[in-house]
Amino acid sequence: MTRELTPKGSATRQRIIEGAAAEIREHGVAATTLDDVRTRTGTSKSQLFHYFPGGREELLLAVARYEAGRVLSDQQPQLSRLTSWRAWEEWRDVLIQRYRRQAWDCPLDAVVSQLGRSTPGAQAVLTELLNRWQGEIAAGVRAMQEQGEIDPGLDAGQAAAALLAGIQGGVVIMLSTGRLTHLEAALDVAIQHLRESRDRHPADH
Amino acid sequence: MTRELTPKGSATRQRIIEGAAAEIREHGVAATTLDDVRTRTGTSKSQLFHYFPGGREELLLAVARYEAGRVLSDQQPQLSRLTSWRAWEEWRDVLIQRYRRQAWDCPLDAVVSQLGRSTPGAQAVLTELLNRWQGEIAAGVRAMQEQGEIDPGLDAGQAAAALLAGIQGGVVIMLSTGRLTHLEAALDVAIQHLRESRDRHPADH
DNA sequence: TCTCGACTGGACTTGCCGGTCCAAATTTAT
DNA sequence: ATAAATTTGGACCGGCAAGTCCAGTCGAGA
Repeated sequence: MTRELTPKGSATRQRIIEGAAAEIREHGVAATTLDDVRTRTGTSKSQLFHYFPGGREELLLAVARYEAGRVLSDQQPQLSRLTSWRAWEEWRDVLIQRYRRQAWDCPLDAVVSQLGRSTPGAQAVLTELLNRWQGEIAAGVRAMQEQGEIDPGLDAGQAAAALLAGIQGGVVIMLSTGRLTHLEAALDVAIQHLRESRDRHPADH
Repeated sequence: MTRELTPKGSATRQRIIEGAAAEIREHGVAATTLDDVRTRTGTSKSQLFHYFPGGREELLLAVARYEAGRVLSDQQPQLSRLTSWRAWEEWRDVLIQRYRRQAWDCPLDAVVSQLGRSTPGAQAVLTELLNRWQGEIAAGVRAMQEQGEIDPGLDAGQAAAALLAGIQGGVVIMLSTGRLTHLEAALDVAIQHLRESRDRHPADH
């Protein structure tokens, strides 16, 4: 089961994954055939099945993993350092800029709407991604609470869940309508809500 | 071009649309073949192409329209009467209950993630749906502003956009992870934000 | 009752796509 | 050097699904 790959082999394998990911981002999972991937990556049928014995399904799972990784790394280093309002704003801007420049090239959508539905394996990858992401946001909320910048009575997990849902929905809406307004609104309203929580409950405990 | 349908004919046509919609909700667009629809609705190939000369694509568009209608009607009458906090809470509960009971049977996901991407026509249907939906929410916000229950300085359009994004993302996350928490969090946080806006800016103008 | 057009049934065609197979080339290890 | 293993090329197969076609049925109006 433990296939041994030479450097050349694993390079080819990686090339296939990245080519497939790009193809899927551009045309969607359903419209992406193995021949498309083959042509794009300059490989042959046998190579695809050599590196992914499980065929199309195994390749899609690998792509899901790859794209899930990109979703988070695209937001770094801002995402893991949400320890000041300035950092929050920068993170917000990173997200917005990312989609303003290249709305089409969206690993998040690829993994959520396209791949996440297909197999239990991909679903697990997606769940793991969401958990990690939400955890990072919640950590940022707690960091601000410790600094007294956010109402300590606020539920960090719930706030993070709501924010994540807003981002998710904003991206989905953007991909359907081409408008960034919902993503911006979701981020701005959520962050504003966090900032103002202190004013509502100034010194609760 | 103007086909004339007898009552029997239009009944068959409607049966096909509803059967296709159900099939798509259960198995997804990609996995739904015309033969599946045929079997489920007890029709023949020629009937499908008789009522939908454009073939699969035209059928999918009709399904998108049908499902888009359901998304809004499922939230009525609460959605169009958001004129008290009690009404807002009831609307929230309608949404949550809807998905708690039948998460799988989700016209919203069908139209957004499954159909909305396929053709420009379906995309237009989806955009129209989102506009209408957001408009209803915004109207509710303004109604509350007029009653002095929400800070009049708050941007109703932005608040509605953020809320819509949250719902959208909450549903998408639910369909991937099976957990309702994000949808609940998005709704609760957003409504709480609206309720507390008055406390932050008690008598601004 | 007759006729015309709407409606229905299902066989058939066509093309595509995932997957298999085998043989050749290339690399690695001894 | 040479054997073993990895990597590569591409022809081929089988099935499936969209779409076509034509023959037959049904129903309403003259």
